Amino acid sequence: MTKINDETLRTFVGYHLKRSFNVIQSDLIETLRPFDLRMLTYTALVLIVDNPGLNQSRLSQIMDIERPNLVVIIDELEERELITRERVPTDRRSYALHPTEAGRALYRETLDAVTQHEAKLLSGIAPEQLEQMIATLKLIESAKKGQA
Amino acid sequence: MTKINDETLRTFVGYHLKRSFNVIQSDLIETLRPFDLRMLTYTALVLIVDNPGLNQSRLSQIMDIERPNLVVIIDELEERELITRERVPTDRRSYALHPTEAGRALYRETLDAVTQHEAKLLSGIAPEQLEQMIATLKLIESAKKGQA
DNA sequence: TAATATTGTTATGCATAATAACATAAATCA
DNA sequence: TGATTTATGTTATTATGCATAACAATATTA
Repeated sequence: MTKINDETLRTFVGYHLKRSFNVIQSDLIETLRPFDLRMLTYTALVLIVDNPGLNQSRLSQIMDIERPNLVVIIDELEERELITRERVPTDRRSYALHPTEAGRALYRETLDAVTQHEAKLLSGIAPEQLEQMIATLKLIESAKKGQA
Repeated sequence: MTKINDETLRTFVGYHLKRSFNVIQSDLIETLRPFDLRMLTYTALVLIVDNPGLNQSRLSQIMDIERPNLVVIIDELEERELITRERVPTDRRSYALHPTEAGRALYRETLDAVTQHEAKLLSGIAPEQLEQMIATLKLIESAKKGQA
């Protein structure tokens, strides 16, 4: 079993980001499976619980996805009666998204599970080291359109 | 334009990883577009140039994708005459993957472009800070099956 | 009022990723 | 040796993530 050389790719920050994200993502998918939630439906649920009344346009912006892609996600959450779409009287184009009581309950359950799974996965890494990494990740995140 | 609260998601390392990776990935896609390469075809090309003679099974392992998904990638690289599939005499099930001269030339061109684009994107971040982040990312990457 | 912009939606396509099933070939084992 | 098991590459299929074009309904603006 010859060892593969990926030193060239290792010079790219993006390569490290992708590989480490894959690890966390796999863990997250497994964590969410018992709740029958995908990554994006989970993300949407959390944001709706934390920002009741927001509309799909705003939600797609914060989630960094296109509005058409959000529609099916919202459809699914609504069909499962985890959220509601309510017409906004002052702007009849948009829907205000609100969690149902079931949605809030699932939010609490999954938040616990996801928090614990990630903590376990990262238990070998010092919290200060993770904090420092997050600070750097925030810089990358804001590096898109801003600067020269 | 109300500000959205994503503090709950911000408690997850994975959320930060995904958002920052999105930024780098968008940049990479744009960088590779002129060369008519996607992320995965690019990754495969680099690994084949750096590891001439490896087979698809090994390549799919290092790339963390399933073998069936690699087939189309290799097909594309072969059709564009950037690599060759050669029967291995000692194991007639597998193919040894080798870059062509055109493949090596494209490798050099794209390596330059990708390196420069990433450097520019991350130019606002101190190199030591990036190094430290990469060290942490490596820990996450190896956190999958190994430990308790 | 007329032109323009926004919201949600449908349809469509591409890229990434996982699984099942298979033919061919190699390795194991009994 | 022959029978069983395993490995490699492949086809087919599906799910998921993500982007764009086009549109109806509604709001905004000029």
